[in-house]
Amino acid sequence: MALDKEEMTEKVLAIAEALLNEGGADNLKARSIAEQAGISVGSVYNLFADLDEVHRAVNMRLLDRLGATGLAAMADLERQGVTDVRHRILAMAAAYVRFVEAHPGSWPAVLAFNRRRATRPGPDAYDALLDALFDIVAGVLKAGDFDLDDDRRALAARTLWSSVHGIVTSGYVANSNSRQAEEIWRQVELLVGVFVKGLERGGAFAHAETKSA
Amino acid sequence: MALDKEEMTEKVLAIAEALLNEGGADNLKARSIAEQAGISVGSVYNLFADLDEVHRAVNMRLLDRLGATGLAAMADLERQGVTDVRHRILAMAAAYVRFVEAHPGSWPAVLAFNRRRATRPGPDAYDALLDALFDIVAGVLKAGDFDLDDDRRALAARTLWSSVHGIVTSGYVANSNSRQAEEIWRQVELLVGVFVKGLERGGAFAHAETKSA
DNA sequence: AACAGGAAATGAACATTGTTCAAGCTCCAT
DNA sequence: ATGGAGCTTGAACAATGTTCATTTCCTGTT
Repeated sequence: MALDKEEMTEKVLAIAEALLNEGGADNLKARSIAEQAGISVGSVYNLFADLDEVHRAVNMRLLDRLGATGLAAMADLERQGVTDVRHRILAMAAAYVRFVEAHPGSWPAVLAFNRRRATRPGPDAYDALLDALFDIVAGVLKAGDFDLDDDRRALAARTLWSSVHGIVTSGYVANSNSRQAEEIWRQVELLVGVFVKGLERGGAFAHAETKSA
Repeated sequence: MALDKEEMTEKVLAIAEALLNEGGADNLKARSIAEQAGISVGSVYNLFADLDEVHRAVNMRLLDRLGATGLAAMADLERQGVTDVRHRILAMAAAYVRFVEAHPGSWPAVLAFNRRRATRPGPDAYDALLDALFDIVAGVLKAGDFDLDDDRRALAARTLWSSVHGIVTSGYVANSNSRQAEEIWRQVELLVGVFVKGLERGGAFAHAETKSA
């Protein structure tokens, strides 16, 4: 009746995610995991090389879920026949905001971890998951009647999503009271509105072309 | 000849900043500080309640310097007679980008620390310093011929700056090779261009007014 | 059924860290 | 000179990540 190795890995990840969500990265302790999973400290190190690997695995799952959530939100709008670019981007942003709200402890940990990774070389699965998010946004932009080639659309998607990301993460440094949530949403609406208008006019790239350093 | 208490505090902060910049938050160790400062571990705890306070103090200094850098950049343009809003915002963004580049280790630590603080209650000096940055941006926007009341201008300033922040921090997860730097700058240029155009048209707030949740 | 071999689990042990605090020390006003 | 307030010290403690020799458990073989 003992759990499979794979099942135990799942159990450990679920526990780790809960620990991260409750107390952030500092709360992910080998002994806490072992105790809650009913195994010994050493066994945790049999499943994962170190706690970093546990943290990474939890983050991967979160990013995966976030991507799925975004795709689901897009599919919903598709089914409803909503094609307006502004609406669709706002829906993506809303999905993102909801996701961050739903993971108040672990989402900061995802970001901090991602940043800490900076010294390491080369891209990895982490980047692939983030790129997937950018691709969804780029797909939405493609549906608009903007005059953009693939490169510019990709750039616009990354710019837009990094901006949304900045708004959400800057906003959620404080407690998630409704004032904060309302402020974040107002900023997102302004950003998206301005962005869509700017792209529609077609002149957004005019300066960038002539002034790049 | 022994150092003043204040001088020693300065020395400790300088050492702490160097440690943070070299190895991030994990590299800020009481024993490292003590050793490099030529004092005992206990003495560090006489100057600061704990390492968090050291970290906070370092961050304050960094935010202070960032604000001063931004103001200096604005003063430069003023002296040159540059009034174009787009140029001035780009200059602010450039100052921000340069600052982050100059503190590759400690800037992430500032952000992570700021985020970790999330559970605590109420605002503090930290928020005041961040607000000061927003105010500079709002000041620049005020010079534009946008049709904005104070509230909307403040909202626009926060939105714009959070977006720049998101672009810069998303971009600098990787090593600071020139590809990364170039990408960041293209995104910033696109964002600022789109933003200014969007505000100029005056319609950016039309949707936000009617659709707020 | 008995046994051998290997895989997995164990938890004691080690190294590193933040933090505390009793004991000593310094130095200045009296 | 001396009293004492404050400073400094570094040993000691607790919490933690990580390792590894030992034990336990299972599985296939005879």
